[in-house]
Amino acid sequence: MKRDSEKTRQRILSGLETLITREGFTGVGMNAAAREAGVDKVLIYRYFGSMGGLLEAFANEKKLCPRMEDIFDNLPDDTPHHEIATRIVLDHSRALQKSPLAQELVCWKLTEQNPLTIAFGKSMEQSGMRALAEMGIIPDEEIVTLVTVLICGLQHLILRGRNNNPMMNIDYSKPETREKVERVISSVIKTFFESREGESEKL
Amino acid sequence: MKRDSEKTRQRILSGLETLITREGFTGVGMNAAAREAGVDKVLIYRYFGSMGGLLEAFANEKKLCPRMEDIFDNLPDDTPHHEIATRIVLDHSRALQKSPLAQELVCWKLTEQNPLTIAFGKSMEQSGMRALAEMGIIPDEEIVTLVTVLICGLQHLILRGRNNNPMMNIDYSKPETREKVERVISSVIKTFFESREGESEKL
DNA sequence: ACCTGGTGTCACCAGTCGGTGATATACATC
DNA sequence: GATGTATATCACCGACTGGTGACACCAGGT
Repeated sequence: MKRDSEKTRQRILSGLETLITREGFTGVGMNAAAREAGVDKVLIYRYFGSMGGLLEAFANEKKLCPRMEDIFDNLPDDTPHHEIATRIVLDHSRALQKSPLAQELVCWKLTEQNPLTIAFGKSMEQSGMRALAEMGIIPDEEIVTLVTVLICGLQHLILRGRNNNPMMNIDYSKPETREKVERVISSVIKTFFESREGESEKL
Repeated sequence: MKRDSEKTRQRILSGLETLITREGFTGVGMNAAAREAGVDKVLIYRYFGSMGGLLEAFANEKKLCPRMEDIFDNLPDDTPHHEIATRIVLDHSRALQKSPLAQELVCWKLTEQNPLTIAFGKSMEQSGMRALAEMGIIPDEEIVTLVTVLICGLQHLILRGRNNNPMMNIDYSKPETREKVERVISSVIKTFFESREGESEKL
């Protein structure tokens, strides 16, 4: 093996990535990580100290959160709020849909707390908060709540779709199903916004 | 140990239950199951053949799905449809909230396919379908979709709440947060139903 | 040429895993 | 009491796990 510590570090980290995506988080371990990277496991201890250290480094140096394409760039200023909210929900779910790594991390986070899942959670949280802030009209708690529940719902459907676990016959791995769901999401957000505007007019 | 095969069978099964709820599904294994039940693991092989057989028996003989209290019993016949739909969503989530075992099984199902998770999935699916059927007005796909997404969203929030993983500052383990979310759910379902009624009148 | 420190390789440890064969013990039947 | 059978216990296997110490190698500096 060539003597290049930085390169082996990277080999280990990207080996971990393929390991997580291929075997799932239950398959992650010292020996497996070393095998996957084609490296003696003692090097992992040398460079990262422990499994926790490895996960932490992975969290710091890898892009965990699938980049949401910048949602608001090509939006005219007069875009209705409900349309922005819809975008947030749908873009979030599409980004997750595209990233098997992120999917596995969401799943991991639901079952275990470790440096990686914690960091991943924070990064997701930030991304979400930033999106909400950009929405302009944050202070309405109810709308934030609705958007959050919808995002969670889609996340859950995506995770179920991975192993063909339909829910109420909704198999989110099928594109036509996704389209249908997205239409409903868009519609429900629109009506909810309208109903709230109606109320505020009454006051 | 007393010689009572049926009793040891039950000891093994209920030991598995406490094992799952205490350690999570990642802690489930032959040795652990035997330890937990205070039984030699060879007995597990004798009675259940394999881990798969044990999980299958567990699925058949234990109540996996938290019984939704019969939602529709004390409902007057003229209860608005949107109220019924709301009940379905909220009762489903409250039932899950009460059952740590079911929560773990949902989580397990997202990461692995085995006799137990498969059976659990089917049982959840049936329960959901039955609820929808009772709702009377099934054929509206959009409403079914909305209800499903909302249920998924609440499921996800519940799972996050287990390990204090708030989402957009929504910590579903706090009762007051749950109340707020439930109010929004109820409200959004109501407005969605109303908007659809309005449309059908137009036709 | 010699040392030094960073790097990679190997061998090994104790502990746990899933899984199995042989054997002891209790109980019902004769 | 003797026999047979179902039940439970024990000992063990190979494979794998996380973790560590000893050593070989190869650079650069003196």
